[in-house]
Amino acid sequence: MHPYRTHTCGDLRPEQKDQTVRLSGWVFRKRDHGQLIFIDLRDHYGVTQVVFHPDRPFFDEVQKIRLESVITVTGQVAARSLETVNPDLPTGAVELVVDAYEVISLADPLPLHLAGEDEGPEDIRLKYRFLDLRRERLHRNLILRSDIIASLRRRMLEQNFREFQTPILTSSSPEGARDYLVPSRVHPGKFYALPQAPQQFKQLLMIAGFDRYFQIAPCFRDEDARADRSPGEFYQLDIEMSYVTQDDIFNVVEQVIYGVFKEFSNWKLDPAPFVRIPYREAMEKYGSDKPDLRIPIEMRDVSALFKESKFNAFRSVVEKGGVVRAIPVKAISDKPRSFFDKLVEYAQSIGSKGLAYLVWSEGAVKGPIAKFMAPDELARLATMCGVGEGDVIFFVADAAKSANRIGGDLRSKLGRDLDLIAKEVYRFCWIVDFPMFEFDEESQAIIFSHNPFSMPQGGMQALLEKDPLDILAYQYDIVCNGCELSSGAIRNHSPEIMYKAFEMAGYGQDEVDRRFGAMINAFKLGAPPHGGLAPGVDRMVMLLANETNIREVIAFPMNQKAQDLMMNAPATVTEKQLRELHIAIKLPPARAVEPGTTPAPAGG
RNA sequence: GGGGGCGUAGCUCAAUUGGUUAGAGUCCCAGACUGUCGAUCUGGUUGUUGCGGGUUCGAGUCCCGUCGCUCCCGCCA
Repeated sequence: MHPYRTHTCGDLRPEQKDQTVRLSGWVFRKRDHGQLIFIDLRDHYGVTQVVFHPDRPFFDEVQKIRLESVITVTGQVAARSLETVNPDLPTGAVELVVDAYEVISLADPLPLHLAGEDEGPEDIRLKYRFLDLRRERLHRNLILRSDIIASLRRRMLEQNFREFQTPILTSSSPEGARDYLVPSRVHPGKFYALPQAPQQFKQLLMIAGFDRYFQIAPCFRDEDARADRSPGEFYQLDIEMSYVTQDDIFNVVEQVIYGVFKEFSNWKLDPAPFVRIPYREAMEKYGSDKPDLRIPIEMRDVSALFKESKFNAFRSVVEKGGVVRAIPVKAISDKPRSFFDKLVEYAQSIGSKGLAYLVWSEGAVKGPIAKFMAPDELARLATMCGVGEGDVIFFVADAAKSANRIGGDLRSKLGRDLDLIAKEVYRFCWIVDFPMFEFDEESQAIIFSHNPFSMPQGGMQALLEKDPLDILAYQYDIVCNGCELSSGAIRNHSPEIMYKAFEMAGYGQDEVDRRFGAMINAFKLGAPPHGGLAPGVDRMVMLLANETNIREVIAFPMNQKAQDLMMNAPATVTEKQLRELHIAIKLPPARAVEPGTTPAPAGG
């Protein structure tokens, strides 16, 4: 007999009745009746009830065994009597009556509860991640992750993509996020950088003629975390294709994404092709370039109407170049005054100067600004926003950027608070036609608004003839339920257009050569038109696992401050290591006052 | 770097307008119990209320500072 097991804890059924079998696993739950002990034995595959009778020599030992200890038990499979069958367990029709018992590994009292719903504090969960991962939910999430990645690989290979590995130790990229740096022992004072993404390598693979590339690629960025953004490192399904248009890329990606979401979820799903929303329209309607289409609220631009109105507060905003956005919401006119007051307060807390609203109620239009509005203006608003009896319109007036941000935030909040978010559905869209450049208020200069390697729509002619701020790029995002899955672009494969685009963003030719030499050189030696994108694997798994925090789908995540509390990273290293790397540490000034050193006040 | 929330037993949480000895469940320890499946029952241990200071006759509660975790803004080509 195998020393550890003949079956797993998920295997046994009435068919194995009377067989002698062996199981190994963790003591999940224990029910001690004094003259009879039940243990729910758990492994990766399931849970099986094992029964201990008091005539066995190890009975006292079993009474003392602590939860999560690892044991091996051998005995006969018995069918449970009808009243004692547990319908909640797949193995619930049988139990194992133990004749031989061996303790493999004793567990100390646990720092976390594993049975039950309580999760415990985040730092303890992370420090004891291997325990946390024993829980069913996390265990299931990581299995799902593995299955999703296998499916992604299969779907990519089926579409004639090949998987490539690209360097992890590479050079620091001049644009974008902060790099993680790795000092070179052989080259004093020089550093490798971990790749923020394999962007340049995948383009070079296209230039090398491989036509269709993908990689489940690790990416490293030294930026702060969010609930949907793991600090330090994450994975992308990195994709690049040659001789393609934007539509070709959408087509491929829609098949893969739709297929994977269909395979791993029974939620409703937008069919391909996914709706395409120009960036400017998304900002106007949803106040976001990653709109959550599950929320049935669309903003309207009503600047023109208020420009002519008698309502000074809004008219002056529009006259100064600002905008007025209307947020129509159906059937909430009966909400109490406090609802509106709280929303106004919330709007102010996120930086709005105020929050006006109109209420269509009992055949009249009410609300703080109703008295400033002419009847025909109210009628036109109702038509433009599609509102009627019982509906409400909120208004945000501000500079376009702020109005979009505040309006978008309010739209989401209204969706959440009013429970308007469609349930059990994945809503996808492409955001297309991102601007190539934007005006940076801080530096008072034109900068790339996204990836500098994107092809401007209209090519060289557009760069030469159009207002830079009106030039669009073949740059797109794919968004699901308000979560940005991926950015991508048709790349700029022409050195001339590239130099010109960089020039417009304030970079000279020599600077481009210095920073992107490998790419430019490659473009000068025969480059196919190409493009791609890179959906975030962690985010896809997060959506499919229906988790709101990305840590729940990563085996060993770092905390918000990019520390691994289990492995104690980052950590100091030895003097010897530093010497070999030619590194001297220069710490920031220590914090001023130690606790307890403050002079006590005199008297008493 | 900035803003919000949280911090009470190993874990989950309670503690009235500031009021006397900070409680409950769970875990742990001891005992009882032959059909449970979150077993049950009896008893017991467990606290620098994150830390430091202040106000007060009196602080878990109020104030200031600080630390930790988290969410958000900045940031993420």
